Amino acid sequence: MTDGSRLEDARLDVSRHAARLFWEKGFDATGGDDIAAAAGISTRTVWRYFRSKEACVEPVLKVSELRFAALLKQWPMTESIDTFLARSMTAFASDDGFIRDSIAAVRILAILHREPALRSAWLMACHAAEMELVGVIAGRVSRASEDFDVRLCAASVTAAMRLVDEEISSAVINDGLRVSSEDATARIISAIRAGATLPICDAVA
Amino acid sequence: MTDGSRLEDARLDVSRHAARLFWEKGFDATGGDDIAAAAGISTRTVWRYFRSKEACVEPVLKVSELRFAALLKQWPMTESIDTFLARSMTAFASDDGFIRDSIAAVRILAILHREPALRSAWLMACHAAEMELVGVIAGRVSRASEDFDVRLCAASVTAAMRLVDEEISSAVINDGLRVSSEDATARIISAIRAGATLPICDAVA
DNA sequence: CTCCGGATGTCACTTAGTGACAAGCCCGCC
DNA sequence: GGCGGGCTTGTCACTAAGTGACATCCGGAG
Repeated sequence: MTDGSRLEDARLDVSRHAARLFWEKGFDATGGDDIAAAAGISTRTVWRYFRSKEACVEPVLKVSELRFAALLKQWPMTESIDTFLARSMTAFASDDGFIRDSIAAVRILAILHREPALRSAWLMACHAAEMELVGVIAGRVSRASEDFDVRLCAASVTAAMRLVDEEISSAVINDGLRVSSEDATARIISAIRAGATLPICDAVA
Repeated sequence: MTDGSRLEDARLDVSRHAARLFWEKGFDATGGDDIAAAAGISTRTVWRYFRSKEACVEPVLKVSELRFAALLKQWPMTESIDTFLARSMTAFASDDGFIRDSIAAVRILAILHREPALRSAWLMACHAAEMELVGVIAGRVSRASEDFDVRLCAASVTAAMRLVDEEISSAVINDGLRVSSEDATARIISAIRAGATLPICDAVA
């Protein structure tokens, strides 16, 4: 259940504080010193962990996508995406830490339109997720990870997830709508189906 | 034939110098002062034009993608992408300014793996292109620009073009391969066909 | 010609980000 | 337990990115 190395965990912890501060005070009004103080480390260590201020949010943005990618790695060849996610999403999405990180991520996505720097962090996180998905998809269609069509499918599916994430985040935060977990799952499934450019969504021989 | 406003043109000009310097000396070794000196403007104006050093290359990266999107806007409903690009790409790709900007862009893409900051600029440029494509695709399938499937198709097609661009750039610069204009066009067409999640590639009723 | 608004330069300033070194800490080894 | 070596962190002085304030310049409308 534990995610990455010790260093990654430390980074993620700092990232959570940064995300909260960016949400509460705005990106420009938050300094490296503020992040360091909130995380209980020295400013120097903040800059050791992250190459720039916007990169401070990458781990929180990545982690949800990456955890989802990790879930997809468990997706059996013999099962369609619908049945797989229907049975595994509930347990997955009710993990406590997962929910807290998701909320943090959703809040960042909702202010993307005001903060171009955060958008570039978000796109970098999506790019990392895309790289992970390549492996999943390669396995599912029994092709090499270098295969262009495999990479294209990973990119399209990632783009689909990105759009759903942005849309739901903006709806929930900016428009005050409420989105149930089932609804969100359904939209993700539908988007993945629409975005997949290779036959990965149904059971594979 | 002229592209944007006076301000955008000025930005693009500075951006060309920045791209050249990043290529020649590397991103870290190039300062805002260097860019300003090369472009013949004050450093202050560099920071008025761009919100960060990496954003200095966005215009050169954007312009090729955006010009291609503009070309696609001329794509008649009654024509398939193959015949349209077959007849219009040659003239399009032989424009002198276009070639110079393309070379600059290709060089940036080829060093993406070493320079994470430039990757984020590239992803931002792709995002801008994606926004443009939404309109093109909406027109082609007679649907609203807000339609989720339209936006998804734009995202997938953009992702396809991004992958082709990165692949060709790396092949040409890092591996020293030579890619003919016809070959490049063929790969773009094939990628767009593979990436399109709506029926936009063939003649539309 | 003259007035006006917007774009640019100058310069002092703040904040992001790095280099160098010292101190702390974990961990295997004796 | 004590000892040594690598890896991580803090401190502090520094460089470079990026901003605010104001003077100036330039091009267009009257």
